[in-house]
Amino acid sequence: MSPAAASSTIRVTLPDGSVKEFGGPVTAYQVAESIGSRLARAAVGAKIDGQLADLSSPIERDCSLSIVTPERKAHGSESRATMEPDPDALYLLRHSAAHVMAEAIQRVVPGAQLVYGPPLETGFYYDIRFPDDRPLKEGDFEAIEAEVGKIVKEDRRFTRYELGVEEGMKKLRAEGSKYKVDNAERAIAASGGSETHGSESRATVKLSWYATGEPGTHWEDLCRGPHVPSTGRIGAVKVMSLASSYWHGDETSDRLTRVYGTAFFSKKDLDEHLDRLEQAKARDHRVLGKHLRLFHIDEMVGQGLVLWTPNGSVVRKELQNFISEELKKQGYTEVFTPNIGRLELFRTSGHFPYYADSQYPPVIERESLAALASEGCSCAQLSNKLSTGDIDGYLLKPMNCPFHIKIFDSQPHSYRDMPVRLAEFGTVYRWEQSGELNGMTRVRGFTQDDAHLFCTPEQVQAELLGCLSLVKIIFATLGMEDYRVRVGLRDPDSSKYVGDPANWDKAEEACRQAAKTLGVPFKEEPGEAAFYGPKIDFVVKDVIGREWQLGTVQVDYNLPERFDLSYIGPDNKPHRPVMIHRAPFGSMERFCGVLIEHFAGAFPTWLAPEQVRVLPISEKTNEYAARVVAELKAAGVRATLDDGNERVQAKIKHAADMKIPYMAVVGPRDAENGAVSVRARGVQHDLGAMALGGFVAGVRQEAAARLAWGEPGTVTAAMQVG
RNA sequence: GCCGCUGUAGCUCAGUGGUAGAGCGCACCCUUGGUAAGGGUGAGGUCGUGGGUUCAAUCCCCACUAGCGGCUCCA
Repeated sequence: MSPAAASSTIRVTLPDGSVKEFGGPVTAYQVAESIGSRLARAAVGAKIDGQLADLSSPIERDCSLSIVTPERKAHGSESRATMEPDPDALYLLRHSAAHVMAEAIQRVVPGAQLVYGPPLETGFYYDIRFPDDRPLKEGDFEAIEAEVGKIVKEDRRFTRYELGVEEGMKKLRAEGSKYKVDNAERAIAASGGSETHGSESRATVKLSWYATGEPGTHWEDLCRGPHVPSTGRIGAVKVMSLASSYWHGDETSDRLTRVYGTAFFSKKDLDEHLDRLEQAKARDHRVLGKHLRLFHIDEMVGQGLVLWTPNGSVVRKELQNFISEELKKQGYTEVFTPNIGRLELFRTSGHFPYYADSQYPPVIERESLAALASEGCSCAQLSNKLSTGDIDGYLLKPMNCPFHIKIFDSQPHSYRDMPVRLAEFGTVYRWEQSGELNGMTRVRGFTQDDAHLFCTPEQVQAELLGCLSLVKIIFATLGMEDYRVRVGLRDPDSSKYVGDPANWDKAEEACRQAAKTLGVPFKEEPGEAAFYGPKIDFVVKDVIGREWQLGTVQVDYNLPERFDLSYIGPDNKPHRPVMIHRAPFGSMERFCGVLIEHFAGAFPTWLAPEQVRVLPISEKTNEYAARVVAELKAAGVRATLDDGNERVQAKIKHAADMKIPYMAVVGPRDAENGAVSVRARGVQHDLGAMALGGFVAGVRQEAAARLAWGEPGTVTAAMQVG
């Protein structure tokens, strides 16, 4: 169709495939009205040719259009009319709420300069530069929310207007906010024009503003949009928290205050959201770790250094046993190496001094230290001497690989011995920034379920697959399905990577191929590689949505080079092996932390620190209860006795609080029959009596088979069916 | 490291310019009770650390320290 012909009739295709014709330009709102007045009232925006837009957007040519309303039909339930929040609607809402919050903040703190305020998955934020003598405090939230309430109540229209580049930039410069000038420049650059290279496109590029009300009268902000029609559509806004951020994420640039908020169409939705956050907190591994006595971090021991208490140690040990069994099947051999090593080792590997900032400072020999002190050596000189090798010292190991390399290199290898697979639960230490530490998920000392595979170039692909299958076995056994796979490649613009680009290409291709055969979707991410090679990472989310890298598999052509490793090939000549680094759990600390949240502390029987608690009804059956416990223990079941001076009801409550899989209630009736009355975690009633021998065998088998909680074959499942 | 918030009994948390309180837990006593908290009594705190203001500081101010939420970083 020619543009000329299009000028009269406009055809709008709706989501159901029907077509509406209009005699001339219309707005999205008018289209909605033509469909139905209820729809028009509910509408908060439109999607025009897949692009989210204002309801007031003019439609001047044929297009497809859908009206965005707060709720939409839930996926996969064609027949029933269940509704769920529409993500596009929430996007519009939160983007709009960010504007309203910013206006409110500027009322509360005059002189606050706005920088950038995008919507997020669960809310929005606005980066703001506050006057140095008037930082924003949490105590200001109430006043801000009150102002937000007023603006919402006034129900002012979001009014868009556009200016050409010249005029727009003039306006922004006159207003004197370098942040908004910068935003505009970026917007212009992104849309093809640029201030410095004036071009044809630049003349057509427009900058847009949104006034909350009348331009010139009411508050306004440079913004691409789109927004909901008016502030009255914003149901409930809450200012959530404050954080510091950097302009453009650059730590040498201006420090800004990031104000987080969230918004929903109704107060009820907001309350539900806050409720969900509250529930998430209850399964936070730091909360559960304390409550279930799984681990302890002590100020006197040091930041980020985890003390594994007896309960947590059981979980860890079971996981280690599990993986050790898998390693045996896959032909690994286990090794042990020390926690420190000479600087020379890490100079060769490249970890020192390039990563000196993220390591604990070196340990220096007594004599060297005394000599340097008597010379009056400064810190800077000392640091210099350590890097150059003028003096030697030891480093708490940041990685296990150099040690495994020296084990490999301690004897000659033939291609016939390859691959050599060395595994170790190796503890490493890294100086993470204090603000980064987080429970067990980000720590300064942690144990990797590490292994290094030394193989021939031909073996790389097969070994990579072996590693990936190991990760899959682990995730499947633990029922962890909610993870994503990331192939970390090098960032072409960065200089932090070491080694030959040709080898990098080979390694990246090998990872890509291996990831493809994994059978799960993956994403390639440049810049996420290790400094020595590309990697395949398994990333999971914690209860509050933060992502953590767990399992990792990395290809490395670099370290074999640095350590001049070789094996003798079929041609009787030395060849360079390739290394694969892999840690399917990542680290025991992080993995257990994530696992605690995954299970909300309710571990499957094989992992549970306490598997069975025996609860005598009264003192009269204490003796029988003790025999039950002894029998369970003899069978290798982790069982305890609660012979406290309480009623069973209280004992049940306490056992449930500790999320113990099974309770064995025993009274005179059970004692007489040699039975136990079984109660399973999460089941609100007694499952009935069971012969003691059968119960012991059942729990033992359930644990030995590493069954998931309640799956066929467990005691719970058997008793509920029978 | 940066910004904000927080630090009071083993745990969760109230509270106050005149050296502290609850619930749970713990100890002891009564109770011997068949499936999600029986009753009583009691012990337990240099109010994160160090300075300052004050007649007087757990409370106000400053610094430090640790935790939390983010930012940056993450071999």
